[in-house]
Amino acid sequence: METLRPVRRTLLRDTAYEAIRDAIVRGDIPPGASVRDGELAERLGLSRAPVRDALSRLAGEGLVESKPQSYTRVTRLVPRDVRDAAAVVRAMQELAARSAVPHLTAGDLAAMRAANERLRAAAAAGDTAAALHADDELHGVLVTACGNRAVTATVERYTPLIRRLEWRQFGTASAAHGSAALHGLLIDACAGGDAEGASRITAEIWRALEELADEPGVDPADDPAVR
Amino acid sequence: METLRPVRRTLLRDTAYEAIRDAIVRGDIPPGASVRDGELAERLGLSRAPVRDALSRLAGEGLVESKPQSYTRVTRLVPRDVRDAAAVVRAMQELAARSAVPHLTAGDLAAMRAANERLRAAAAAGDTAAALHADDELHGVLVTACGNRAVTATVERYTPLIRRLEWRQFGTASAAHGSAALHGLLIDACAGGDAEGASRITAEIWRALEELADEPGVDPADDPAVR
DNA sequence: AAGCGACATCTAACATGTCAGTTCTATGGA
DNA sequence: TCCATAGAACTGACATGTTAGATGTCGCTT
Repeated sequence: METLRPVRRTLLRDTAYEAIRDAIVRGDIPPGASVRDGELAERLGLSRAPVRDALSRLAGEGLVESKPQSYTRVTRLVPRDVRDAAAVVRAMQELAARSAVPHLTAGDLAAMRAANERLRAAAAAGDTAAALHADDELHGVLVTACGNRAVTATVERYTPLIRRLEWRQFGTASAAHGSAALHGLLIDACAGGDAEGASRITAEIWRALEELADEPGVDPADDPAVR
Repeated sequence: METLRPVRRTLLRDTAYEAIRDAIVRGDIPPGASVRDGELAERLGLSRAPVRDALSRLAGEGLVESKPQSYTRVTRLVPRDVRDAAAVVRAMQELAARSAVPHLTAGDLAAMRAANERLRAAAAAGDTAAALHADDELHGVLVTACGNRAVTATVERYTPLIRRLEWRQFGTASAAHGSAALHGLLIDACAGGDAEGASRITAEIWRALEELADEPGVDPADDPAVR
């Protein structure tokens, strides 16, 4: 008899959250666009309650902003906000690397190598989605291994804001950030038990991202035709 | 004619959030107690909607936990969780100190000195509430000055979990953590423009807190009489 | 007596209705 | 033509009703 996993118990609000978040990160709902709970509810085929839950979560992550009683809309890509989020994520990744390295298993290292391989392949193929996903998985190994749920939650909270920028700059972004070489160094440091080194390399990887936010053309008033 | 500030426009969900959070931090609603949205709504004199908003925020901060369709209750004081939160807050405070110091104004420094004075006085008088408040204000100067809203949000998100522990240990906590001397050193470093030093001292202050979480007697099955 | 299953009861998730604050728009006056 | 203003229209905040899932209890079966 096969092993039985508990069935996935999904809440509508979580499903709605993921759907809306991904649409925003991918740019399907452009920066500045106004989002009405009623409209989204109808499009997703559910009621306003779970949609509002999802929107308030997104507001906490900086992907949407709302003024009481008047509007809720997708935030614009303000370089400063992205840089701020990246600084927080970087601090978390540093912390995770430092505290995870001493406890890494062989399986963890293998997972990191595999993810780096996928990252390299995806970058070569120009597959942005796959590249970002592989990158998430690579760093996710350390974040998970450090076992600090507050770190995990904080990383997950602010990563989408950054991914949205990378998604917009795809070509350049996945190339610049994807630098598999740096990730290779990171894995070596982890394998060698060098927590301090791993933390330093992690910082370097994410600092590049903070600079990405300052590149020209990031916020050319965004999409003026917001609809 | 006096300057007119906009009237505070308060949302019920925020009011509810603050009320419930403070009740939990102070221990008025003990760890492990179950909270029913309907009951809270009645006690606060409003409907379930804003209460549920508040509870979902509190769940994100680790002060309550809920299992779908069954219960929502105040989390127990698990040392590990507190330590995890403290590690995150520490990382944020370090980051804030490092990036705020170069931009501190004379007013900022004065505010820090004043807060430290209040902290010293409150600790001497054994006034836990005032001491924790002064401590918040002191560090809050740096957090605000660094201008990174993600940092601010993250600090505010995880501080209550820590405060709850301090509140429980009042005597010892405010004495151990209150150490006005360290805070004095921090202020000196800030005044001298020593960002690295300020960051290091900040780390030291918060590391003491992480250790506080490991002291014996923190989680003696908590309050077994939960009602 | 032990184990199983039907059922009663409870809670939170979701749906829907209402109300008030905000913003847009059209109109009239300077 | 521009601005002020009234009010219409819109939107989100809050209230309340409904439903599905969870848990505990009790009686039946063996």
